[in-house]
Amino acid sequence: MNIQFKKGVLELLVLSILKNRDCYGYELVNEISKNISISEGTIYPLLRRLTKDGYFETYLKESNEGPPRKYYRLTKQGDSTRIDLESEWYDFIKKVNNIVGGDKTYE
Amino acid sequence: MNIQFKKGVLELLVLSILKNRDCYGYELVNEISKNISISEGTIYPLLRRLTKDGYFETYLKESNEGPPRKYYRLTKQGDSTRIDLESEWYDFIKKVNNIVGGDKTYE
DNA sequence: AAAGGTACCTTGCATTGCAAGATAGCTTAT
DNA sequence: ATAAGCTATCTTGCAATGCAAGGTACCTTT
Repeated sequence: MNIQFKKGVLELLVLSILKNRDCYGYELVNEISKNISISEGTIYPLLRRLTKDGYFETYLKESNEGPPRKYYRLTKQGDSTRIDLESEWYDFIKKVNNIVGGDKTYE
Repeated sequence: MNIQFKKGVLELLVLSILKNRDCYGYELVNEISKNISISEGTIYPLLRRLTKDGYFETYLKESNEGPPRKYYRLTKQGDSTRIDLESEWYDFIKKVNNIVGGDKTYE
């Protein structure tokens, strides 16, 4: 898995998942890792940063399977950023694929 | 333009363009910038690194419009890396879009 | 009591893109 | 001729992000 590709995209992934339901950090690691490898050392600082930026609200919830879980809920501001980032992402891959996928301009 | 999205992808873009024809650095900046903003401070170190890694051979050619141009020609090894990187890229965006674009798993 | 899964966290590092600046050739306008 | 502006190369130091490696603590099973 190319690490560099993930730069910035993991933020979009977290926002996208939290759009549908609240999650706790460890859960996000596991969910995302089904598709794209990610480590805890990445996700926790990321969640902290985005919370500080006002994209999430958090709450604790007890668990029978270990220590309490810290859930993240998307704020309006977070969803607004998600929308922007998603459209930037689609725009970006379109432009990349123009060049990579045999845009005749480059032949 | 989200800077982070570009990380690692610019390498693929350069390899993709040079697959079709030899280019000099300044030319690559202009070509890529038609789609994706990129600066000289990015491209020259990148070309140096990829040359050092054996992906390019270089040659100088005089120009009527300024100083001599340093052309980059893709090597076999460079093309092999390009193929790998391209398939990694398509695989990556597929997985990202699964999550971003309403994979019902996350609802 | 030891092992292993769950769940949180931090520190220091590697990588990559950019802004800002330097150098130099060539052309055009003043 | 000289100043401005485009062409073309390059370097330095910085910012951002993901990761490896480590720590803490809860709970269950052996």
